[in-house]
Amino acid sequence: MHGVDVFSALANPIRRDLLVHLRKGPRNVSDLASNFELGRPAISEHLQVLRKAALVREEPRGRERFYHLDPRPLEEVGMWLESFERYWNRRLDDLEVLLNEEDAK
Amino acid sequence: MHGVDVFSALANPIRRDLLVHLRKGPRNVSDLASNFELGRPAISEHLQVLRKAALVREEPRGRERFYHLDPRPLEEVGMWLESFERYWNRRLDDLEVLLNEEDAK
DNA sequence: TTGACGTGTCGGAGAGTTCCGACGTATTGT
DNA sequence: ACAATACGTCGGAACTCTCCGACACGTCAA
Repeated sequence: MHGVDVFSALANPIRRDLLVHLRKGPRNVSDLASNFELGRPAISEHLQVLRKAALVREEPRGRERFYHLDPRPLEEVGMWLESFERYWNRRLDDLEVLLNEEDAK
Repeated sequence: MHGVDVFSALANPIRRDLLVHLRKGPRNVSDLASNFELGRPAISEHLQVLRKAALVREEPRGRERFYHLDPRPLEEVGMWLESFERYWNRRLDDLEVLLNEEDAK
């Protein structure tokens, strides 16, 4: 029920890989699990985390469950990241200032 | 010595806030800690994680240590995120397809 | 109906995270 | 020299994460 922080959801490399695999289209659990050296319960639990973070949506189809990618929550990460973009170039000036200070000693 | 995954470093909200505070310029540890309801050792340990992820750089100045923001590793996150950007709009089509499939039953 | 399949979830083991108080060390001011 | 300051780090407590085997449940095929 209670949601999961998107950043926390992305902290695990397997969960990131799961999202990458889901870019190719909806997949069921066994299909996804076959890409990892990991038991199926583990994958199922990772999918639960992604679901709580609203990064995937599940579509039951018969006895299988197809998971769909929902990239919307990634926008939050993107926006947070954008607030740092202006510091991309500024960093070099910053380093320069520091080096000059050290040279001045 | 051994590095830390950038995604893992960003998983903690306090570490993200630390980076936000450092956007205003270099800060020493006590100054940073005063912004949080958290002991100084905890902040120091969070800064260590950020340092292992190369997101901050430390500049010792007398008995203080000024931490500088280094946004370079964020580029990795940005690139990973960009590979999902084309799915921002596609998601709607995806939903449409799904709804059509369900209507067809 | 019976059995195989696809999946979720629980109990628990092991590892990692987060935080604190306490201590050690280097630097500064008196 | 002495005390205060700024900081790192250690030991440990509490909690969370990650994974697995085992089990339960619904679905499909024969």
